[in-house]
Amino acid sequence: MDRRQKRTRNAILRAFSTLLERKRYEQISVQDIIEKADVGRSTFYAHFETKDALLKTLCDEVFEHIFEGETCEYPVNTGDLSETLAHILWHLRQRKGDVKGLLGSESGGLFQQYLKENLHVLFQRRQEAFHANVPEDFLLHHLVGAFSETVSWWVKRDMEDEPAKVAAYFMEVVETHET
Amino acid sequence: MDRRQKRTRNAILRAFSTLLERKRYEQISVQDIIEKADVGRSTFYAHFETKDALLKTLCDEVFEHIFEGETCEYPVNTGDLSETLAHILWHLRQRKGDVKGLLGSESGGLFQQYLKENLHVLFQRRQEAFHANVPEDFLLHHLVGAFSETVSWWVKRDMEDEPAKVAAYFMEVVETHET
DNA sequence: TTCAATACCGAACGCGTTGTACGGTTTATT
DNA sequence: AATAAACCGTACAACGCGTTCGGTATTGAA
Repeated sequence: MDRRQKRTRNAILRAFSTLLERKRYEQISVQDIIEKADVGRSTFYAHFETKDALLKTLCDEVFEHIFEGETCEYPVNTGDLSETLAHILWHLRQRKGDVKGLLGSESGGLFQQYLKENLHVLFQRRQEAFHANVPEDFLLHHLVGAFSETVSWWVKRDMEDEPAKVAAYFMEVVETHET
Repeated sequence: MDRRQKRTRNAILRAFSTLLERKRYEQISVQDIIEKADVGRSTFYAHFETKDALLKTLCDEVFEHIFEGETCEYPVNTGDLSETLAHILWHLRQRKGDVKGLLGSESGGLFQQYLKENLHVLFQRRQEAFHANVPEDFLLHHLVGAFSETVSWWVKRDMEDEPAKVAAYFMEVVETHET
């Protein structure tokens, strides 16, 4: 791939990420991005079909390292759900700048949607660990939603608390009782 | 108040509500609304400062009858939380058209935000009913978020299930154990 | 080094949306 | 009947998105 392409693509992503630390997604115009990235307008659109596509790309980039978890020090499939969740939180904090801008955005919808999609498959695998007298899809929806809410609570508190502790809070409040 | 004002104001609200049954909030333009309501553009802005103000007005109208609950058959302050929640769900179903368009909207954010604000005070009063080894504000945030998610799950299923049953699901999954 | 390919530039444009301005018309109220 | 106000609708300014296109600069390969 052309060296220029990488350079430009990266400049755009970084500019977007930087802007995200101060402004919410909706408040950021393409103009803002290309000015920050020092890139021509048409060039932007040569790289990303639309502004939302750029957002999706950034989200993918963030989640890629989190949910694949191949190239990271944390053991993912220990079977310990709490640890896995702490791991996810830890990764999110690495990207604090992005995550805050994305989640805080008035339509934090897109980011949250992607987050939930990923959480969905995670909890689907672990669902047997929970028992409750409710429909399966309700339970799954609840777990996903509850963790997503946990993240947003944490972000609102500037991600100060330790991931492990936050994960523990979640487990505490979500643990179901046998019937 | 002038009869015309009520007429116009109502026409706008109803047009908005009707459009909301088919389109998401962001997809509805002021043009759509005034055409449906048969109202001049400037008239629209004479009644509502902005499009978002219209949304807020509709939300307020929806929530007013739900959380005040003075003029309704259901007893609200029985102390039975489950029944109170079922009552809320019942009211939401009355406004199914609005709620679906509002909640489904890509940035269902605004509606959800208003919903959460109201739930916040509700759960704040009942918080003693729950015990968990977590910070108070985390628990509160969790309860509010979980019920909001319950609503969105329900809406996704077209609000078929009975309110009482949905409320029971929520209680089942949220009930905490003493420590 | 040469040269063709291609990435980049940036201005101009079309389109849609929001919210404002304003002069003229209709309706309510007294 | 007359005054006040609500309404009409067109035109307008401002902004954002995404496209087009002719020209420039860089790259990678021959």
